Amino acid sequence: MNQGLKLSSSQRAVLGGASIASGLDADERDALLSCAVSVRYESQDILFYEAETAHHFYCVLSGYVRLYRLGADGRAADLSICEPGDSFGECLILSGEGYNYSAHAMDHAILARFDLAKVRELLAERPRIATAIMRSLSRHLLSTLDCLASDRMQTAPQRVANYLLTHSEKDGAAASLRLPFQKSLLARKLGLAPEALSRAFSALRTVGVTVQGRAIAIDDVDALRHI
Amino acid sequence: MNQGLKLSSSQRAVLGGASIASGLDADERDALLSCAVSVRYESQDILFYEAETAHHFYCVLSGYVRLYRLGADGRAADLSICEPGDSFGECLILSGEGYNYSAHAMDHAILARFDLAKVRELLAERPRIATAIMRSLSRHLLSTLDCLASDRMQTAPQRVANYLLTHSEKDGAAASLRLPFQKSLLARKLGLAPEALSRAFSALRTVGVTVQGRAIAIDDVDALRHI
DNA sequence: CGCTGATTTGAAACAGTTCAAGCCACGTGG
DNA sequence: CCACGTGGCTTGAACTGTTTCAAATCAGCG
Repeated sequence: MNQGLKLSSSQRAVLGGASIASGLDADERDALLSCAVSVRYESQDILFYEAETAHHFYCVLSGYVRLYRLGADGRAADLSICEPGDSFGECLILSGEGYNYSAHAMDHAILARFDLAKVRELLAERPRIATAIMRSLSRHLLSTLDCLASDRMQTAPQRVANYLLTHSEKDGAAASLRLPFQKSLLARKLGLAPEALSRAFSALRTVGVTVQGRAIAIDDVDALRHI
Repeated sequence: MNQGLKLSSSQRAVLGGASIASGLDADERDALLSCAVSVRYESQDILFYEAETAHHFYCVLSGYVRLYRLGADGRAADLSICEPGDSFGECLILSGEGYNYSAHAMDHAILARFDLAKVRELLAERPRIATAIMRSLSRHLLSTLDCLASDRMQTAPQRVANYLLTHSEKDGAAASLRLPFQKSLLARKLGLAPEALSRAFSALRTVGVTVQGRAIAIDDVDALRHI
């Protein structure tokens, strides 16, 4: 990881569009961004470990970050794969003891790193910023609930179908997409072993899903929806 | 369900201690509670269905409320069992379209029902109330993450052991507790079929867990921890 | 051309679900 | 006071979906 650098103007632009700053006016947004610096990690760097005392929360600018927990037996469960625009660790702004999960850069990743203490102070001065954070927390809560519901209700092919449907560009009855990361990472995101993802893809071949490397083509979106 | 009634002073006291009002001064708390009335449901009443337009969020005063989603095939997945003091639906204060799950009273249940629109207005006047809601959202997010992690990492006996350890009164090396609800409800909370819970209990008999109806005794807390 | 790491495939093992009985405790009515 | 139901819980057996481990294949790249 490098030292924290001042945010560039293009980075500020990305952050302005991220959910963490949504609903704020320019002034408030600037105040919030003044609590952040940009940091760069290399692939496989650990940002922090679970239970480590938390001083920052983050928003992904580029690359991907994996949030996970380690079980007693050393096995890991992924809680989320964060893409550009996603933030994590905001839930520590108030309660703030240690991190609730470990974080692991999956690529060369550039993040905005917010100083928790500064944001906490800012909240007292400019309480409207709390609404932006609420919005971001709400979004996280909903996506985590979605994840929980799909873990409890859907089979592997259904989860994959759902991912494809929500991430593909529609083109008439057909659709296509390009995975932004390795399949093994998608597998973890969906709560599957990589082998199970692979088998799910081959099960979906029968409803017209073609996979070639990271490129995926869907012949018939409606057929996929009825899985 | 009855009409909304004014909150009694004992109900106000319960709400004051709930996480939804934590960190507020008396004035702010009163303002927040002025958006709420108390409502009473009978066992098996539906509070609302998923996707229904949302006008309220809730905090449980007594009884239990099940939050769940229905899958395409009619099967249901429980997202949370709310106990007295728990709130749900706050994530709609900002984004607020429809509910993200259905809610179902499991007992005669009394809830505080908050008017979303009023709370939204209140937020503009008294933005510090947003921090209380943030706190509550953070707590929800964490407990949902815990749930997701345990679904992905732990076997049924481990989940049950974990529940017992976090909900029992310790008494030397031993401990005990009384389940606050039916076993079938605990099963759903843990993401298991009732049969699986039953089998998990019988597996835990070998490490000194004795179950008689709702009364559970743990001979050796440490042994249970190492499951 | 021959690595290296990612992905796929196969076979076996598991964990949990489902369905179908059986059991238990409790409350009702004879 | 005792059958008789009822609802909740437990148990068994078969089955499903997923993991695990091992081996084969493939893709990109020096």
